Amino acid sequence: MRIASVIVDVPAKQTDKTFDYLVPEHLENVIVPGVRVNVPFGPRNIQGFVTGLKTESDFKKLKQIVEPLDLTPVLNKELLTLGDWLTEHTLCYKISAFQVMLPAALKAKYEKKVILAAHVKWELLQEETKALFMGGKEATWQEVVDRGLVSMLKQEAERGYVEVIYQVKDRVRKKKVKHIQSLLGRPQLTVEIENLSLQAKGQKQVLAFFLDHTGPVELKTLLGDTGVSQASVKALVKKGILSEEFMEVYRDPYAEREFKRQGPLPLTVAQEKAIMPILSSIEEERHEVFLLYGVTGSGKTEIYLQSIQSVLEKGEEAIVLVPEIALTPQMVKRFKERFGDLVAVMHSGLSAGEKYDEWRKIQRREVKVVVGARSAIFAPFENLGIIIIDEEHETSYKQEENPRYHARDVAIKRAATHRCPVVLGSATPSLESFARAQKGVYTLLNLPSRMNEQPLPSVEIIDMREELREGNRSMFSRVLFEKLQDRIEKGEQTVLFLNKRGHSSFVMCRDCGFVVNCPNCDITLTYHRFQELMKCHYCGHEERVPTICPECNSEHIRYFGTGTQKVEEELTKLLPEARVIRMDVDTTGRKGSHEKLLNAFQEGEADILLGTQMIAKGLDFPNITLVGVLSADTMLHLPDLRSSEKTFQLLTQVSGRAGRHELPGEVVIQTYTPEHYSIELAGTQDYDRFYNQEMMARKIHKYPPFYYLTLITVSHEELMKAVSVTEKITRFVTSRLSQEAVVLGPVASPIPRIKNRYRYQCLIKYKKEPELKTALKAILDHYQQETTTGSLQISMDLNPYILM
DNA sequence: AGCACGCCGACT
DNA sequence: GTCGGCGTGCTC
Repeated sequence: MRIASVIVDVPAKQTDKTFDYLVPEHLENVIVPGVRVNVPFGPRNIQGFVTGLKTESDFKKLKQIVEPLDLTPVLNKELLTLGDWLTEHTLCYKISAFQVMLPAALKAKYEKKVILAAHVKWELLQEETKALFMGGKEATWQEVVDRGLVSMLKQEAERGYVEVIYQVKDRVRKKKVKHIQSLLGRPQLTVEIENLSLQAKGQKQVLAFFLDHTGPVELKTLLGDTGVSQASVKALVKKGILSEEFMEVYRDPYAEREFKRQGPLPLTVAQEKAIMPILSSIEEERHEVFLLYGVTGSGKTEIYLQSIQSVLEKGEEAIVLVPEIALTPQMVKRFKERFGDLVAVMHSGLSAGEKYDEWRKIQRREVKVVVGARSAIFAPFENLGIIIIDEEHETSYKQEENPRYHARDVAIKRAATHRCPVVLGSATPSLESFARAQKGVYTLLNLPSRMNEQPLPSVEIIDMREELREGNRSMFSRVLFEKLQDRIEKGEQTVLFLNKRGHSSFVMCRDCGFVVNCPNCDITLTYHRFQELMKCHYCGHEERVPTICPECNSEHIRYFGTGTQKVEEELTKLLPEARVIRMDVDTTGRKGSHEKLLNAFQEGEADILLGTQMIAKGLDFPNITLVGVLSADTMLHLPDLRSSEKTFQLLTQVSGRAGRHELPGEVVIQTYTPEHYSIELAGTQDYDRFYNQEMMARKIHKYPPFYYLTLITVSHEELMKAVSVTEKITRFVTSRLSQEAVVLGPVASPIPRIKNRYRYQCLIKYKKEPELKTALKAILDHYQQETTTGSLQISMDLNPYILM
């Protein structure tokens, strides 16, 4: 008999290996590597992934696979291997690696139930049992627990009256919709129409409809098109003229929209020069990584589109990664216009079912291009011809939970297997990528100027300290305010940008300086205006806003800081005639509201668009001539090695929103530290100088791209335990690495406590340490017991982006 | 992760 | 003497 190796759905160190199962004979053709199976594991049934088949096992008493969950593998050979690679590179469990590659819908749901045994006599049951099963043959285990019947049911089970079962379920079903089809050909239909009685107008219309339509039609469409009621259709079905059946349909989030097809645009000389190496790499099936470095508006997207075109002509497929916040309808539109139905879109705005449908289109070879956020890098294509990562520098390509992978690394790995190019595009490349391009690891492609030869917008940097000195206490500098007024008069549009929602308000006592903190996490509570509440963004703790300072009893306690809401208030006060659209987490919470707000702005329904991060990307409206950055430096002071880089990128990005069309653009950046190089150089849009300066800083501090980083974070309920474990780890790591490595720690995390757990960390900087991974695994092994049963948690991030 | 097994204290 | 607490170790 055949034996299958299975990775089971239990994310734990002890189960992070394959388990062997017998393959029932009748399933031998279905059970192949990459299919999900339902297997018995201990007393319960769980999901697992078949990774291999064999004829012998070291184990004597093997159990049988209960059932397959797929008829075709959900992971192909390449993805199974990629899973191994992911596990090795991020130190995650194999099951986590597999699950991250699939839509969440394929993750199993488990249900523990009690069922009445067959042929059991109702009279024999205890009263409580009868009550439990009142109205059915089964009950959920939760119900049993709630009624306090656990031990009683155990007795019933021993007597053989009831049985405990474990069910494995998929999260979504394929969506099925009723379709109607004509069973007769056209000539017969014509006859039938004539045979119908004069009263049967509706039926006549339906049949007439089928004269011009062959094949099944969705019932809803049929009713809509003919305007008849369901009764008429039913009658025809009864007569045997039509037939009805349920057929699978895809939930298409873009179904409502029509995309006009658009052919390729002529390339400029610069674009032509940039695309040639990519095309030849595609042609020669050569793996190569390109860094496409071009300012905003220099036409990177057209290069992507034409590269993809040539990939499609070869019969191959393409993955395009776009940062989540840039995955706007505008962006999608460009791809759909060029490639129509060959495009699948994947982003977090879709429901689990919609994501699953998009994924199935890829799996079933119905699409050739996927445009999506980070996780789209795992799209199950078999003949990849190109991978494109737009806005390559975006930190959202790094997943901040297990498996902590970077989409760029996965892209390069996959492209190497498929022998195809990777194109990393950015106006402000990450230092890592640019350094690699300089070293010749990546091929640098330049797009030096904007396509329409529009000059970059003029940028003015305003020193807010100066404003304050001159008595301007408002959040708008005089320059910005004047320009704002000017735009409103002219009927032109302005985008006002506020860094991060995080910068939002906190509550502080103006007498003693007391700030309200979260009782569970060492972090300031954020003030939310909705319900006059203070909230913690880490643990969700909520409390009311104090009216008196708990420290000094002063009544002068109030909120501080500048959230978007507060800016909006001030705007309406200062410019009551201005129509403002606010975009932040509060106003874009609901699905589609993002798009609605942007559309309204595009239609000219507002003068000012006010928002956070999310408006920095992709906005490309002709009427925007002014961009204001209210506080450029809030991000600069975060404890983050990339804070300068991020500030520069963000400011450059935002500035690029102005004057992309005929009207020239202006940018006003307000800051308290105008002398900082990341702000100054963003003002002149001088990436090269910024790069050089920042590289120097990184070299001095031994940061990437000169050194690799690994961050180990240890957390425990008890402070001393967290410290002592981190201490031991630090010492162990130091002993196992070379002299060149720098091991920092133990130090408290920038957020020293989250959800009542103390957090300590150890940061390792190194250039080449072949022993590092072995050492890290040894640590995880050593603390395995304590991490599974105790309160101890150890997280490891190879190449962290957030050092918190 | 669950779950059973097993060894100790507080009760009918 | 039993119920139930959670420490320990296993799951093909």
